Amino acid sequence: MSTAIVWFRQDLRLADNPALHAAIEQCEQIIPVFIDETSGNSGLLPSESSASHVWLHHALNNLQQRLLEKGATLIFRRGDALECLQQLQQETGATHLYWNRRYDPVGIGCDTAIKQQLSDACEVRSFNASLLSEPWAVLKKDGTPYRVFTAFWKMKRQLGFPELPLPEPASPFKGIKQNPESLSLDDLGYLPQIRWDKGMMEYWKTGELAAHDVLENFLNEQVPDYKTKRDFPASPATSQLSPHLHFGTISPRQILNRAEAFLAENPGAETGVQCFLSEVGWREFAYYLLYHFPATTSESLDKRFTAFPWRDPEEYQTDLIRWQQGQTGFPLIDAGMRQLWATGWMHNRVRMIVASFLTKNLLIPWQEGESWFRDTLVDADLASNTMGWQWVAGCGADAAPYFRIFNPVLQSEKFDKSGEYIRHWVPELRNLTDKTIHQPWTSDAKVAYPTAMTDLKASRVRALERFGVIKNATSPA
DNA sequence: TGCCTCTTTGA
DNA sequence: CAAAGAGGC
Repeated sequence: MSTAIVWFRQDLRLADNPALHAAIEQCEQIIPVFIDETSGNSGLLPSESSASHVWLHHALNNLQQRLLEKGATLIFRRGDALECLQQLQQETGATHLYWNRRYDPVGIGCDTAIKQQLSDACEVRSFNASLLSEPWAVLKKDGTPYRVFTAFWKMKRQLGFPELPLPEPASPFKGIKQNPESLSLDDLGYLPQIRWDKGMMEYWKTGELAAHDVLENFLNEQVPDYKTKRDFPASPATSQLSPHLHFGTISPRQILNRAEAFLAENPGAETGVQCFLSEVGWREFAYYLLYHFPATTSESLDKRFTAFPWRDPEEYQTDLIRWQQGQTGFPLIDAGMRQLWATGWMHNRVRMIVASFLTKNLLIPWQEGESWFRDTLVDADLASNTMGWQWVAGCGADAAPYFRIFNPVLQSEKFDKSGEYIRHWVPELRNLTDKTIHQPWTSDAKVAYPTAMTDLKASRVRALERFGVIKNATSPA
């Protein structure tokens, strides 16, 4: 009797799940398992109070139900993954252990050790479920990894994405035997004790079927005008797929496949579809960079930045808190930070603007911003978050030049001209005029709203001066 | 996927 | 003197 343990991690779906698919094809019994590793190592997942754990809870709940409909019970365990899997294998006499790969340094180390330790007891195999192609498959002619997105994406597309998405497995699974011991989903404790999560989750639909609804709706309603409308934070023009991609309730292969089919039927959507797919490409690039430069989760890729004169923590602490709480006195920044707090998500252009403000106008290290985003985003993703923050700070791959400093007032006037986004998230400003709402200090109206926490002109000059310190330093490693 | 300053242009 | 372009950070 062959029995496969299928270890679910960030691939919480039934369709296009290569590990599950292979297990069903090759084995008579399937034991799906999810392990809460947060108490064991690792820094793999955000802290326990974070927004993305709430999302994870709901995604797991959905997966558990979907598996049950197929006749399989999802087993929950907690602790060190190696110990949990060793024990589960011994309890069940499993002959196979299958999972889909992860690409963060801690995860790779963990998985490598498990493969070594358990290979004597059973057949251990891993698969690619979360990238269009593997990070090690795309290299420059000299064998080193790309550091520039356009060259990377061009080569990656040129090499091709041979695999089509796999279908959902036929129901029911073969020969499920008596279930091993399991914690309940609630035991994992991903929901907070104080239930702040309910308001946030009103903004989201979780689960595999919902992810495909979100994609279909985006393709039909938004993608034709994606390139122009995606920059305006009041417009619902973005895909909203980021948390689904993070937890794998949809795969990039499924997205690519569906987007290409949509394009074939809607040739007019060419520009929008290509622009959207290049955003999927940026996600691939983020995972690629994380794989090839694992130290960048905590250190700047551009080594000149190790000497960058950020402000000291004791000096910037109160400024950091004002930024986190959306009390900077700059309406667009505060709107973004409050949207993040309320919904677990922030529009991408606003992410760039608040990040530029933190790292440049406030001279607070990008790691502080990355850490806050990791705690508060439902789509918190080590790869994308690391790349994004380093890109803005000017210390990463293909980074924005350091002198590219966003002016939150000008960006607000340009991308939220009517003030719709600001009025929604900073309601105390809603009665200001379309002109003064971007800079409340020019209005005569009395509103309870913070004074701008920094002089934009002076802090911009200060940032440019500090850049001079590292500009001529030794070239990047 | 930046912003500022200075200069030129044309009314 | 508004608008547009060039160049620098």
